[in-house]
Amino acid sequence: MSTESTQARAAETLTELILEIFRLNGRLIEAGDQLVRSLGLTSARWQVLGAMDRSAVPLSVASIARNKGLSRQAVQRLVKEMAKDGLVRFAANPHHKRAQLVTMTEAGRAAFAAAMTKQAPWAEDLTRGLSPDDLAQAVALLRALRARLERARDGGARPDDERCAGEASGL
Amino acid sequence: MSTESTQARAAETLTELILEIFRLNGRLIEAGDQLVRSLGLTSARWQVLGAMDRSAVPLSVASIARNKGLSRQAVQRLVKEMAKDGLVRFAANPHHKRAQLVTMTEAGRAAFAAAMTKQAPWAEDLTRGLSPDDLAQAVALLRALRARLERARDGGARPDDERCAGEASGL
DNA sequence: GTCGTAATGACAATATATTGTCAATTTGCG
DNA sequence: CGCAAATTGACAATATATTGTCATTACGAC
Repeated sequence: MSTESTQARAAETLTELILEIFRLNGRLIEAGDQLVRSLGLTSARWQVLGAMDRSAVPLSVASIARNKGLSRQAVQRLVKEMAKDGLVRFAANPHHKRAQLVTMTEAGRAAFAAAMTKQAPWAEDLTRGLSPDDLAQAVALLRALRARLERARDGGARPDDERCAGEASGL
Repeated sequence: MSTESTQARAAETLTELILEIFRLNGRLIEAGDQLVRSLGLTSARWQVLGAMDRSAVPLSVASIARNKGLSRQAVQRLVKEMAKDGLVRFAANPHHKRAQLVTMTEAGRAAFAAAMTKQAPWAEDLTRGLSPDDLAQAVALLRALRARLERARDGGARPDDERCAGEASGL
């Protein structure tokens, strides 16, 4: 064991990290579902509304998917369902006949606002006593890992995150 | 902004962390699926076999679910499917007539071993250049967060992780 | 032993999410 | 302009996962 390389030990720790992410992901979705259930939302719907809320301009389904790292189809399904529930609506896209723009209805904005109101004290509770630096460092590490995974997937065709970042204010 | 409390900033960072976990979770499942597809496995199946591999004794479906933080039903479905594919088999449980024990078949062990062989260089590649301390600290932070979420969910009924840890060598 | 409670797996319903395919549309290059 | 390539949404199939319900089984208090 003491002859093991630093690389190998780091890789083992990565494996632990991966397994922990799987578990935590489940717990977070579960907690989010509970938190916003009474608002007619779910973690997934909330996430989609979050992408729309952050953008200054209406987004297409495909843009939301890219912003959230989900597949186009997953978002499409959620958006159509939320449209049926009156949380979002479609608007014609002057620049793209096929790709309609998704906007929140008044009900959608209200539900999202209520969700964020519920989330704030929940998040403060969860962070209580944790080091802000540790949190920030963890975010940075996870971002770095994801960047590597996406680089590998896309064949090194994306030198940075400009595409997603710029898209929030574009299309 | 400068009047914002440390708590509130930490909570904002936590929100970023949560969103990053959602994304990274998707990328990891995707990468895992690709890695073991040729072995007749998926990320989910791999995860289940991993729980079985780590335990010294055969586990029941419910134990695997607890170990991995999944629902009983998710594991049940995967196990039954893998049984149909000859990767695992059921054995009678002397201590519990209803809860059969799940064991890997020779094919299951071979597939799992092949998966781990593929995973090792992949993980080393992914960790290259990352600080082992950062990785370990991130694991610790995520574990702490999950513990809080589970404490909240279970109503504070579980003072520590003894239940899951002890279960690996029990039932 | 008896009885209430918890654990377990079966079954069903639903939500989430990816993959693959296709046609319509847009875009960019020549 | 013309045409190949990429983007986009629709549709379908499948995988993953939770929730809820139920009958059976195990366990503990008494």
